[in-house]
Parts: sequence; C-alpha cells; structure tokens
Amino acid sequence: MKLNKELMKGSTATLILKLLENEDMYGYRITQELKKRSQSVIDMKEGTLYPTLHALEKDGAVESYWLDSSEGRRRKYYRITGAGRDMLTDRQKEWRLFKQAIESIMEGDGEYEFT
Amino acid sequence: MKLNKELMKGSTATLILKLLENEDMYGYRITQELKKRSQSVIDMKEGTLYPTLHALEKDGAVESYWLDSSEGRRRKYYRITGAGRDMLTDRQKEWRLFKQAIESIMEGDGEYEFT
DNA sequence: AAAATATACATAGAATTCCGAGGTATAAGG
DNA sequence: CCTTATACCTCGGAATTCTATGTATATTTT
Repeated sequence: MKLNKELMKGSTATLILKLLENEDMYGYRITQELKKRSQSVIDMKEGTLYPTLHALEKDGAVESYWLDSSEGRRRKYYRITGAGRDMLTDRQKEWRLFKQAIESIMEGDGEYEFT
Repeated sequence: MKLNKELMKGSTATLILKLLENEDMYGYRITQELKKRSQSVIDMKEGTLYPTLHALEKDGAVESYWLDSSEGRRRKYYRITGAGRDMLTDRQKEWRLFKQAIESIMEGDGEYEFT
C-alpha cells in the first residue's frame, strides 16, 4: 500500500536523526534502512534525503566526513552531534504528543457527555 | 507544548471527516471540537479549515446546508456523504500504516542482527 | 562488449499543504 | 464604546517533498 506523501511531512528529519543515533551512516544507506525497518512503507526519495541532510548539517545537528569504500563510489558519512541528539529528543516528544492527539480523535466514537 | 505544524500536514481532511462521522457540524465548531478532544494540541486555523471543507465538498466527500441559530450568525453545517465515509476508511487505514511505520523506527533501539 | 541495473552523490523546479493576515458580520460583556 | 467570542471567507507566502535530471562507478545481464 502506498502512503499519502503529505503524512510524511515533518517526520523526515526526525527519522534520519533517529537512525544516526546508534550508528554513522551515509545517505543511500539511510534510505535502505528506513525501507527495511518499515517493511517498505517508508520510501524516502533522494530528492528529499539529500537536501534534508544538508539542512541538518547547516543547523549543526549532524557532521559529515568522506570515506572510501572497497567497491563503488566514495561515501559521505553522517554523524549526529550533541545538538542533534537534543533535537531528536524534542522531535520524539513532539511525535508522541501528535500521535496521541490524532488518536484521541480517531479512536473516539464521537460520544461525549454533557458537562 | 506547541506542535511542529508540518506534522499536521496530510491529516487535516481525515480529522474533519472523522468528526463528521457521527454528527453534522459547522466549521467553527469543528475547530473547537478538535481542540477539546485533543487537549489543545490540535489547533486548526480557519485559514486551513475553510479551504479544506470547500475542497472536500467539491470532491463530494461532504455536503453543506445553512441553518439559522438563535444567536449570532447563520451557520453552515456539513454532512459526510457515502463517498466521504469511504474516503475516511481509506485515510484511517493510511494513518495506522504510517503510525506503525514511524514507530518501527522510533521505538527500535538500532540493534539488528546480521543476516 | 554493450546495455542495463544498482549504488551513490547532488540540484532545480513543480506541486501541495498550511498558516498568517486580512476582511465581513453579529452578539454579549465590561 | 470597545473588546471578545462567534462565524464565515480569501489571498499570498512559507515550508516541505517529489519528479526529473545529472554525474560517476561497479556489477550483472544480454
């Protein structure tokens, strides 16, 4: 099933930071990991990924460094910074709040008492 | 706490349809109900609400009718249609899929086995 | 050997969605 | 009388993501 892409807005940077929390990764790998861990529901496009990574770096949330790989092209790895971890904490709080808010509407049956 | 507004994108129409599922409502009331049921986390702006309602009507998901109220201005009520209920069913499925996908990343600890 | 595919980086422009700001109008409360 | 709350609406800007395109290398297929 395909997701309404608009739902994704606002979560892109959070997802990237979350992956980098435990391991430095290069861009292309991030898209693969997201796909794998979400059973192909999340299919982040390169046109979304790279500009987001550059913005995160500009904001000081991640740092990058080049590494040669034994095969293929050189890879640009990203490492999360202290500021990035703080940002991730905030974004995760926001996600939980948002999720609970949506669920309070979605799971409600519309029956409310008079008060 | 304030929500990153971008998170909201893609959920606006779904939330409105959900409220209309059980009861016809006028626009202003929809914003109040969303606020109330979400403990003020969802604060849909009128600049978002009215264009969305008009788009839903144009797409045949809702129908509108005017009613006089005993006080204040006339109110424009919205009623969900059959097509609107179908759309709601789809959107709710999408939401659950999206939620699970995000959580599979967010709740994961980043530890994966070699395969 | 040539072509296609997968990997790996990147950008520009189009499309979409939401919000801020503004406008109109009525009624109640200070 | 002025502010606040209710109640409708629209326009233009801001933000985000995708499509399309481009570059480059290595492997697989034809």
